[in-house]
Amino acid sequence: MEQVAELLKKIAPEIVREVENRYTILQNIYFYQPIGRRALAGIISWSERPLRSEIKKLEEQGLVEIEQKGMKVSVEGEDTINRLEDFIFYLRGLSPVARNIEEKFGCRHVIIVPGDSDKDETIKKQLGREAARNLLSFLKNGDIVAVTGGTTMAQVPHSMPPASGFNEVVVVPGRGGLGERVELQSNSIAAELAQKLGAQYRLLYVPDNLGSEAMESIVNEPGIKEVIATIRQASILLHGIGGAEEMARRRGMAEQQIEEILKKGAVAEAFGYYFNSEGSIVHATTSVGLSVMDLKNIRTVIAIAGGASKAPAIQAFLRYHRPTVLITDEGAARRLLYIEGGKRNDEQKDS
Amino acid sequence: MEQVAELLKKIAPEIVREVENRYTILQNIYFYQPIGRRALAGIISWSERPLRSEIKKLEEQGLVEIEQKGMKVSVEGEDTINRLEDFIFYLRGLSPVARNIEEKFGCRHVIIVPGDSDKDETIKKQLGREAARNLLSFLKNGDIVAVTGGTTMAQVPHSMPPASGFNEVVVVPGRGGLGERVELQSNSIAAELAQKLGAQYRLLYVPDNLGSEAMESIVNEPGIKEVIATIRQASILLHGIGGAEEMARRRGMAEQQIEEILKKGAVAEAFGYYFNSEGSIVHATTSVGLSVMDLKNIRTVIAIAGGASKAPAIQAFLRYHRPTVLITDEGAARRLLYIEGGKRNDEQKDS
DNA sequence: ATCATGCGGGTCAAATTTAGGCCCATGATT
DNA sequence: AATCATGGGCCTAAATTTGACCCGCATGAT
Repeated sequence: MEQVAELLKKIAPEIVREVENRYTILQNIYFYQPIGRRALAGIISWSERPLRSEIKKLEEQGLVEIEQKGMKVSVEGEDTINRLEDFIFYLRGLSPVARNIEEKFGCRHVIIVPGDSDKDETIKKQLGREAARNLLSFLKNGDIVAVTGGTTMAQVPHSMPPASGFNEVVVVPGRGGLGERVELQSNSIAAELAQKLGAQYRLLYVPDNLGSEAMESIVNEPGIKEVIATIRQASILLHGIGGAEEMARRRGMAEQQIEEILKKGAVAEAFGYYFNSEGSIVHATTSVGLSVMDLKNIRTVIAIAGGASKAPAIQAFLRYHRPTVLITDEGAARRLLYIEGGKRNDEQKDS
Repeated sequence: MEQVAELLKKIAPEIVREVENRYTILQNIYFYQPIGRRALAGIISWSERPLRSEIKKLEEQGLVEIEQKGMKVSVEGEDTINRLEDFIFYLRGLSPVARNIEEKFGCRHVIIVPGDSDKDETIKKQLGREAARNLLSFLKNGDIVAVTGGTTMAQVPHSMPPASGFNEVVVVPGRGGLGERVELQSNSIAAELAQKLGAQYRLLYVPDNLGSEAMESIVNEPGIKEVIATIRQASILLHGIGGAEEMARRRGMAEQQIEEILKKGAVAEAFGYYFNSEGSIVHATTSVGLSVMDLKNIRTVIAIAGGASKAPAIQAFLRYHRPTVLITDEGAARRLLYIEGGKRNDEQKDS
């Protein structure tokens, strides 16, 4: 497949753009369906007329269905999206990018989704889908799965196909809830995921940043204690890598303190710990549940993060710990290599 | 690769034409190089201006080099042609066509080159190249290779890469020379091929259609006798399938007799025998060298024929004998299935 | 039930791209 | 020395694409 992609780039480079365009259109219709022409044009920043022409072709191919209430992707189109994703991976030359990251960070497996979450909302769904796929491939009955929160992680259960045979699996949040929107909290995600998997779940409602006395008393509650014990035994971790500032703000950290830890060079956060770009811990907050120290005891760690802006956080996290799988997107991957090597700079602006 | 082709046809069907066009252009430049714009436009029946635009793109991709004396294909372009051929095979859906022929005629291996020899001279070169490849893959030292004549067969030695280690191989013509242009005679082809392979060769200069007394006396000449004995021991046969009328005419058969055998339904000829479309012998001429009766004793038979017009001859031959490999082109293959099954009619006119 | 919104589709002129056709200087071949 | 085919330039016409509308109509909210 990679060779075919290279061949096409040589013989007809224009079609590469064409195929990518149609992929983006199809993907966005799928994400927002049913959606109208004008709305879609706004989302992907096209003008209406050309978009219309492209969609007409897609409709003629039976990939898109047009109704009064809007356009949607046909079942054939859905299948085409999936197959296209793999192909575009090679078309954009992401294969060498993935290998590069694997080498530089000693990662076993790097998965890159074409696109950039910062620019295209639908990419997060792709990341979630990849995460779901990977989780399924690693999951065995009896496993304890810990998940973290965030917008990307929230996509994972949505993309998880209903499964069965995982009655003995337990899904837990990695830590206590954050003060964020409920649907992005690890608790919600854990519950949703467990439901999709037909698995059990335990939730942990403990606010972060408690005083040590209050923390101690809550942690010693029998129910809470049991959940925490379960979390500590997690064998699979689905971890959404978070940026330092973003996470600090989400947790309601004082503006002054945020400034302080940023001055210390914090770029990434994980389980209440803040890391600088070297992967060293520069700040720690009180927290219950998993700790970064537990990472090395977890059999399978699936790290997820997308968007060029997340690259520094990814870099920091990878330097601290080598996950089993890194799932990211093109924007983050290219930026990551850029800030890491400085050498292989092949960023591309428009997509 | 086949799946990628199907995918591309779905998402961007226009690219099929585009890729095929550029392939044809590249192939024809390669065949006639160095050649000018206008001449090339005449050959492939394009108007000059669009051809110019396409070639400009090919040049920008570094596939074509333009000099004062004409255009030629770069080394990279040459490589691209080869890789494109395989890809276009799937792009045109020739994979199922080949399988179909294999099934219907019980052929072990069918190779189809995209294009139609009737319309495009360069296709014969492709056929020759495939024949050369196949011959090499079957050839072992000690083999006796018999070849027949014709325009397609004449391309085989030209496309044969210089080889060595075949000192013990002997190349012979399948039969005595025909009264045709010397470079298309089996004798010439056998000699050229032997030279390319670094092999030995024996030639046989005996006119066809001799009276029986004359024939007998010539055949008993010691030198001739030895060559004929060698031919009879051939282990590999490269056979260009011939149409009945064409071959009869090439041999200088009387116009009246030609009409007669055609009335008997003759559509194909091989080694002096004429077959109807059922594969039955309807006429036989005196001839020295191989006979159709010897076919079954030959280990490897590579049959070659291209062009939609050859389809009836191919059909007749395949019904008489199942060659090890059939090498043909798209035009012949599709027509063959059309006249055979009547069902799977997916002919296409323009290419 | 009514209304407003967003939908697909139609239309038409402007802008851009592509095609046609010709000439020209040049370098190779005869 | 002369002829020929070559690539490149150029300009006009044609075709296509783009931009900017408007319209009737379902649908969902009021």
